[in-house]
Amino acid sequence: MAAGGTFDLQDFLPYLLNQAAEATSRGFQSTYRDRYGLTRTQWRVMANLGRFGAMTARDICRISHIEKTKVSRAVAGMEAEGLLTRATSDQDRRVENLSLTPKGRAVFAEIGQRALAFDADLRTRLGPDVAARVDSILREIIALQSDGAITEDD
Amino acid sequence: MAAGGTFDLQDFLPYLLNQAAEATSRGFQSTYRDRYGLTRTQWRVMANLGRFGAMTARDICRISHIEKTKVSRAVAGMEAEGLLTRATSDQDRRVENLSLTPKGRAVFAEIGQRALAFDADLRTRLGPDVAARVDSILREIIALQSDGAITEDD
DNA sequence: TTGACTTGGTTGCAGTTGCAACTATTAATC
DNA sequence: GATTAATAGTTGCAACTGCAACCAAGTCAA
Repeated sequence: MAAGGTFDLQDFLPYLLNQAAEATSRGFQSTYRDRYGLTRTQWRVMANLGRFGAMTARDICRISHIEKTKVSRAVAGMEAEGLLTRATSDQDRRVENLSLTPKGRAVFAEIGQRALAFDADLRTRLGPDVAARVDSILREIIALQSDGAITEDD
Repeated sequence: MAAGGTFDLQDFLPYLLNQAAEATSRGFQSTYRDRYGLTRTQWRVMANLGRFGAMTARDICRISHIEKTKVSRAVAGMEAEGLLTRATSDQDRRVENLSLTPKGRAVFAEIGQRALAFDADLRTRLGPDVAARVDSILREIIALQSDGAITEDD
C-alpha cells in the first residue's frame, strides 16, 4: 500500500486486476485468434452456445455481460463463417435462436480442450492454495460491482 | 469446475479475471474520464509520472506494460491539454523526459485521492480476509505470465 | 383499432487499439 | 569514417469498440 496518502498505481486493485487479466488473456488469445480466426467476443459467444446449447443473443448478453452490439456483430461474423445458425422464433419473431453448426461445435470442442488445458496449467503453476481461493475471490469482486452500473465493455 | 471435460467459460480463469477487472475499472472510469476527460491510458501515464516524477515514455512502457503507441498518443493528448511537458534529453536526443505540469500535478492529486478512496472502499467491502490476499494472488498471476510474451493491450 | 411503450436486434459514427512500417538518433563493427 | 544494427518515439491503416439512434415486433390499455 502506498505511504501516507500518495497514490501508487501498482497497489490499485482495478489496475492489478487489469494487469492479471491482460496477462492471462494474452496467453490464450493465440489459440482462438491465430488458429481459428475468432475475436475474443466470438470465442465467448461460442463458449456460451457450446455450453448451454441454443440460446438468444439477449441470453448471451445477460449471462456473459457482453454489450449487445458486440454480440450482434460477433454473431454476424460467425454466421458468415458457418459456425452458427440463426432461427427466428415462432413465438416471437424478434427473437433469434442461435445454435452452433457441426463445424462450430467442432471448433468449440477443440478450443474448449485447449482452454481446459490452459486453465489447468495456470492453476498448477499458481499452486493449490492460490488456485483454491482465486475463483471465489474474483466472484466476490464481480458481485460487488454488479450492484452498480450494468454496462460492459471488453 | 466444469464436469467431465466440458469447458465452462464461467470457470475459466482468464474470463473471471477479465470480468473482475472490467467490473472494478468501470466503477472508477467516471472519475478520470467524465470529470477530467482523460482516457484510461492517459490516467495511467499520469499516475506513473505523479508517482515517479520525470521519466521517459519507454520507462512508462516498461513499468506499466503499456504498448508504446498507446503511450505515445496518450502523451500527445496530455501535452495538448497542458498536463505534461516533454524535454528532449541532452545525452540522447531520441529520448524525451516527461514530467507533469503544475496543472497535471493538481489533477493527479485529485484523481489520486479519489483512487485511494475507491480502493479503500473496495477492500472494505471485500472484507479483511480477501483484501489481505488479493494483491499477492494477482501479483503471482501477473508474474506467471511475464515469462512468456511481453506484448500488451488494454 | 389505435396509440404509447417495451424489447430484441442492427447500424452509423466517432474514437481507440494493435500491428507494421516509418523517422531520427545512437551504438557497434569493420 | 562508413556501414550496419539497435533504440525512442510517431504514424497509417484496418479492425474493434461504445454509444446513441434506429427498425421491427410484441404488449398493454383504452
